[in-house]
Amino acid sequence: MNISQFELLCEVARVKSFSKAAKLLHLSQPAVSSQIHSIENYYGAKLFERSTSGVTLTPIGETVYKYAKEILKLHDKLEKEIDASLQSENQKLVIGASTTIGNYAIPCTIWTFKEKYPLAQIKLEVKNTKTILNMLDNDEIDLALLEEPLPEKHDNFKKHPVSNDELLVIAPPKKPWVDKTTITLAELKKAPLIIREQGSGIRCMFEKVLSALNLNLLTDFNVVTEMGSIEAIKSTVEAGLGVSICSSLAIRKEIRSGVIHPLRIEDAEFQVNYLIVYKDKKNLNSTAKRFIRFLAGPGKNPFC
Amino acid sequence: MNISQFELLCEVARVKSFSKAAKLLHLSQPAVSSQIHSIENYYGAKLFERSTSGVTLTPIGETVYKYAKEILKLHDKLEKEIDASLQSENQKLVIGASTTIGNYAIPCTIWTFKEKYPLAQIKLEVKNTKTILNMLDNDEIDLALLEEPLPEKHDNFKKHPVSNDELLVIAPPKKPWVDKTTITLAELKKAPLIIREQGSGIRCMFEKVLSALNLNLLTDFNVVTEMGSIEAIKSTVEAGLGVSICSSLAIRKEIRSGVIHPLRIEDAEFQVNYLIVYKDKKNLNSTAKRFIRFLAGPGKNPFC
DNA sequence: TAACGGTATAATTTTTGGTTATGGCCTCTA
DNA sequence: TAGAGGCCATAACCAAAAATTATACCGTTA
Repeated sequence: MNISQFELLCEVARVKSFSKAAKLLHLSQPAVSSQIHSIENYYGAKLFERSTSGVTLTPIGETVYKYAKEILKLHDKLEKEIDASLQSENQKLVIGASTTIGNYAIPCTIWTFKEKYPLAQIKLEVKNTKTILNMLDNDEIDLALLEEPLPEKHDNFKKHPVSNDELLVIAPPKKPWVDKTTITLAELKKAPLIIREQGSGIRCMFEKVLSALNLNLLTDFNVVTEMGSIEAIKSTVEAGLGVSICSSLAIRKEIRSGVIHPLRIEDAEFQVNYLIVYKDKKNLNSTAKRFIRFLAGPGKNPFC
Repeated sequence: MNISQFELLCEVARVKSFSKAAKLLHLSQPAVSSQIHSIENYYGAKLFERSTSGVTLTPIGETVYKYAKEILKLHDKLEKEIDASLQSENQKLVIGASTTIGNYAIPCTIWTFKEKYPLAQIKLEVKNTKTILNMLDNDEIDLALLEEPLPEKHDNFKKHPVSNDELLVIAPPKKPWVDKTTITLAELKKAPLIIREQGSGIRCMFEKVLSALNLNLLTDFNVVTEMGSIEAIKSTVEAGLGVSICSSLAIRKEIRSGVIHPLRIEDAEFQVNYLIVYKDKKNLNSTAKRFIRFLAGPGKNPFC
């Protein structure tokens, strides 16, 4: 039995479903299924009653759940205590993140992390993907949070998936766009398109998907401007001067307030995978290691 | 982190040595070393100060040790509670053991097990190795405790090493023997030898070692009798009527009281490995699974 | 009865944890 | 102070565990 199995069990017990827990833990459903089986085998007792409408704890399952929560609580306390001991030796962590992640996802994650480890000292660098990779290479940052695919091969870097999101077309809430919720690539080709600069993770990812469809961003599309900032692009789109693409994370507020109209692309998969990237686990300080575990280790998804 | 890592850490902290802990846990020293390393990496902190005269806990190590003990205590309580819930459904365990193990090793092990799981219902069958294997095949017993090598191939059985011991020559505490502590095979060949019956694990193991040296028990040795019981053999040896071989476990009392004189064989390795053998883990009840874990699972050696 | 939501199973790959063999370092002893 | 012995670290290798994808199965529900 290990700590992550206790975490898994608690998550399953909480949401009463293997597949839901799998999603929340960034695992496949069979992984959860087999973990539960192996826990049941370990204790020699059935812990969940399976049915088509989810799963429920058996009486023994309830007992294990109760203790699992207690053990996890204890372990949490242990980690906090270690953290407190280590902070006396000045363990700073410098994280680099791409624009999208750095501006829209990570602030909340760091907040959650600091809630758990109040003494952690974290500095955040937000630059475009390429710059961040250079900084990682030059040891200016400890960890990088970027989107897949990385623009170049970096065999000396370790990568670990952390979360994922969908790329959307964003348009002004006006005439041709406002009454649809999806768009085809053919329509997008004709629209005035604003894109991020070369070196941006989102642009790299977009070009990759296009090239798989034998399309070229600059020749097949009607690119009207390149801009170096998501906020600038959003303002331009809001002003009705064109459409663009960006991660759904980055436009949550604008969608709620209705100033930007999002559209899904019908005929292509625009899934973005977010990665945590680092050079060598051994040379990282404990705050860094804990941060990796916090969001990449099996269990947990603190991208909020 | 998993429960057995906490156990390992506690054992290392207790005995203040990687290699001693390794022996106690039936592991190799590098295994302990690498586990400790991975725990240190997990928490991002050094837990032990290494020196040539053993290891000592660092302050953070002390903290982890304290919590590890608490977590283990909690987990123990959990297992006892599960046990209590399960006993209501009548979980009997029938263990079969070879003569040596059944008479001299297992009683104490069962006692230790019952101390931990007071509600466990265990029945012990003591027969010779061959008979026990038949009983296992016929589902008359759930688990078997035998010595390696098994007399025949049993591909449908799972085996797991549990402990080990040394085969000794036993002689009366008299003239030719009493002033030596070792014996050569050449001397043994000439001595009047009493052996166990065909089908005995000890005899099988002895013959196996001999055949590796191109020797045959019945033609190369002076076998004066075969006997079906260790106690009978011991009495015969005490009476001065010959020498025999048996596991050191079986003659602890006689050695202490001086009625039997043990001799190590100089020119051969007579190591006995004890195994736990079972058919299929899936069909075992929880008491059986827990018993396997109790003595075969990484960590623990309750053969006393 | 077909489609759907949810778990189980199978085949495969990756990761982890174990083993043996070996090396380096400190201490104790002659 | 050289050498032996004890102890931990490292390397190469192997087996077991745990992940993934693909697919089967099985009740509900439309």
